[in-house]
Amino acid sequence: MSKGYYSITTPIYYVNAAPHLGTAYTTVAADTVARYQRMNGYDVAFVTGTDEHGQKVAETAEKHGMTPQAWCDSMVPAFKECWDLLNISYTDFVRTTEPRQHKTVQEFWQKLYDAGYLYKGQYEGWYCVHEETYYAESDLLKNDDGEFVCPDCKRPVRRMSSGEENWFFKLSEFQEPLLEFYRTHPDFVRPETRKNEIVSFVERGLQDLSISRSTFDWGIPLTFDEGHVAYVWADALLAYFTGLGFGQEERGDEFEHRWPVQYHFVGKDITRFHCVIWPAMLMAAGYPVAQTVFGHGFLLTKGEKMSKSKGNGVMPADLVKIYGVDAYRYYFMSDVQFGHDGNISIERMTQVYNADLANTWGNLVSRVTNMTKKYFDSKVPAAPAAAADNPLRAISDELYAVYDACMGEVDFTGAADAVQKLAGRVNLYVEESAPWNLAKDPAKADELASVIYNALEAIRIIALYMAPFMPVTSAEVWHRLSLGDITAVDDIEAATTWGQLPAGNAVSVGDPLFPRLDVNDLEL
RNA sequence: GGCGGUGUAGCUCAGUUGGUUAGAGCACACGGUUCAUACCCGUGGCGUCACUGGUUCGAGUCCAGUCACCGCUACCA
Repeated sequence: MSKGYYSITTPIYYVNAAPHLGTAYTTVAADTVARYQRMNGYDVAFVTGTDEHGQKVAETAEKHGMTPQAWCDSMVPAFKECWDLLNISYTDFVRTTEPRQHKTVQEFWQKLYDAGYLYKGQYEGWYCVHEETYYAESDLLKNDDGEFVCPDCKRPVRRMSSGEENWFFKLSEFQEPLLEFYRTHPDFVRPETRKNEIVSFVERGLQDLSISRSTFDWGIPLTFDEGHVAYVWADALLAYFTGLGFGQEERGDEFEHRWPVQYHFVGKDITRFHCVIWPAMLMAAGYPVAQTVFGHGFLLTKGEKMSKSKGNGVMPADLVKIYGVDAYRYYFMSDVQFGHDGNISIERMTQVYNADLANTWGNLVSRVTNMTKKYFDSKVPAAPAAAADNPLRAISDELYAVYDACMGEVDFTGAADAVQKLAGRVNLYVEESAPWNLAKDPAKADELASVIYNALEAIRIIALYMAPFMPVTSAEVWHRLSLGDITAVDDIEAATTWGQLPAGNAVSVGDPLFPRLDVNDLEL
């Protein structure tokens, strides 16, 4: 009963730097979407991977006395381990050094070569003779005559070519098509502010782009000129194709179904590659363009607050050790508006952990399961005879629409908020109903049963909505209610319809899901 | 320099097409409750909505200008 295909990607991370909070953030966000859309009935592909070519990698490998391939092989496990630790449910991990990626890249660029989109030329840039360096135009200063001058020595720079022959992609031909595309696909670049940047960038005019290098050989050789390897972006972007099955016979026509993707998640620093170069490449090759490139913000740490001992270098694993995976995921997804830069800190993370998870959600499960044990011998009591109105059901009935809309727009904060509101309302409901008083009066046994049933049912539903954020905890809650495997749910709308918790199910109490933390006791 | 964005309670932020006493969560104070992870519930204070001027019967919400911070302005990713 699949609703269709849904594809999402993280960037193909540069292999030289081990995964940090930023890369983990993008990846967790993509995973949250992937998990949700699976529960929502889609056949989801979720592609991540590592970008392993380029001069820097070759140089770093040499420094370590290793071959580039051996160096990459030694770095990749750090990524896979980190994603395993964070419960990332990717469907394909593409290494750009894999043979299948070579095939994709070679086939793609051969196609553009055949179509006449490539030519051989030399890169031109602003060169300072004195400093013997090229400078990006944005780094240059201007003198009183309006001439560009070197930012270091203040001497005028001149337009020079590199002397290196490169293959160029005729990106300049795509200025108008791209602008037209942005106009007709207003959701292609999000959030809005990124779109403004991209549009104004393209409006200023596009230069052709060199897509090959011949001064080093750690890359994928181009079929039409063996002395050239693909430039990193001409390689890495195509890993999305590879991850979706492109050119892999054993995967049948999977690629045709899975491309174009619903979302490319990228940091705001690389939106331009994804919003200008990548769609131009696709247009040239005759492929449809991705639906949305979402350039999210950066995580900001004030001073040393987040820091391990001295300065920087807090790694995902450090935080997971303290808070657990689920709280880690929940914090970054719920407390940072996706698309905005977000301040993060240990203090704040602890606050959110205690308030939302320990006090509200964890404690709710705890108090209700405890009462079930105490008053109903650890079994789900009978549901209210007449599906009587109760305030929880009213909220629950509205929740899917709200939640789904938020998730569709990747508004994680909004989605988490909506669920949290229900959890808060259940706490209030328990308070209002005061089961501990009802239990003292045998005449109110039915009422007591209704209250506990409703609270348990709400917990069942909350666990479903929390599952994309906190898969482990939600699975645990379902276990405590003797329900099935929550990850097998593939129609969350139906599954969250009120009243499905079977009476008589065994209910177990278990340990607190989120033991309270004192920020002063934390060691980082 | 050019283009774009942001500036609202201690903190993180919401505030639709301008309309009664400016909101939420957290934090804080006080009170209540006891099923629960010192939890939950209730009450409360707090804001010259960056600044100045303008349009309007009326502006956080529109216009102009000022200040502060930030992003983009292509081949390291």
